[in-house]
Amino acid sequence: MPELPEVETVMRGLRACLEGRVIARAVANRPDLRWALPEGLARRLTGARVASFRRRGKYILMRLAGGSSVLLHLGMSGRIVVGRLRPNQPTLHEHLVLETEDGARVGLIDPRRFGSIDLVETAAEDAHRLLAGLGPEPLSDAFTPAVLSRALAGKRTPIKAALLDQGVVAGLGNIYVCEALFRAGLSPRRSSHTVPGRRATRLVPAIKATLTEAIAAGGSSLRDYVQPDGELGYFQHAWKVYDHEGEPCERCPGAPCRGIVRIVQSGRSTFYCPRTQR
DNA sequence: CAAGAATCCTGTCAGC
DNA sequence: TGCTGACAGGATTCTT
Repeated sequence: MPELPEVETVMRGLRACLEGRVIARAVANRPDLRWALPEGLARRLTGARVASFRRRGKYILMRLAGGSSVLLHLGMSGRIVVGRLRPNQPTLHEHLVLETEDGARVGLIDPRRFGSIDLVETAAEDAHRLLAGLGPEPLSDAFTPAVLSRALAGKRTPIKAALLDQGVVAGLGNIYVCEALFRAGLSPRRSSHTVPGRRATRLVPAIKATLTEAIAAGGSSLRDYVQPDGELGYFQHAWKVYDHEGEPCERCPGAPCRGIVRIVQSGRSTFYCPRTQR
């Protein structure tokens, strides 16, 4: 589920409850998620002080005082829950639990186990094999129309597929690609090589605005990013095209608009308005 | 070499 | 109600 805005919101929630704290207890409930967990993960976390957090694409990095960092990806179904579990609250699929000295409890739940956890030297974070190939951060100044244009030049794949490629830009997923293309008025079917130039100049601000608004929705609707049930990072979305097949598009009220359609591109659902997205 | 398909898992939901 | 199949927001690995 989580794309950049959700990962950002989860990271802020983790920061609120873990930064500066000492992990008194760590329990790994299975030896692997997508891949084997690092050797001795729970042991290495126990007693460590959490120094800081950062996000890179859809990855969360939790830096420990000793010079190593935990690299976390939530995959498709990863969630973080904080606080004491209610007596009947199921702990099924809770693969990792952290408890701090001051009583906070953080659990990682991931039924599908597409998520991953690794340890990496803090000084070499960006050289990790999972981070080395990532494209620019979409919300940074490094992500410009010129940079995107260069990444798309010569590509024959549909722009939808190119934006899902984490090497082109890091952090977009199926939902926010659909939303950003709608905002930019670009068809998801358009060949990538036709985007550089004027269209990239529209697309980059559309991506930034889409992500920024989603993050703001996450931060503003929660107190310290924690919901009553203890889950971090999920919030009411206001998607304009994603999962709105057959509904009228807000860009063409009263117009001869067939509404939002769903197509399949490289096996994934795409939603768009064929009249306003060209 | 680039692009699309298959794949890893489990949960949910529509349809019969 | 219960079963079955399709599908799900990711990203690597395999195949064409």
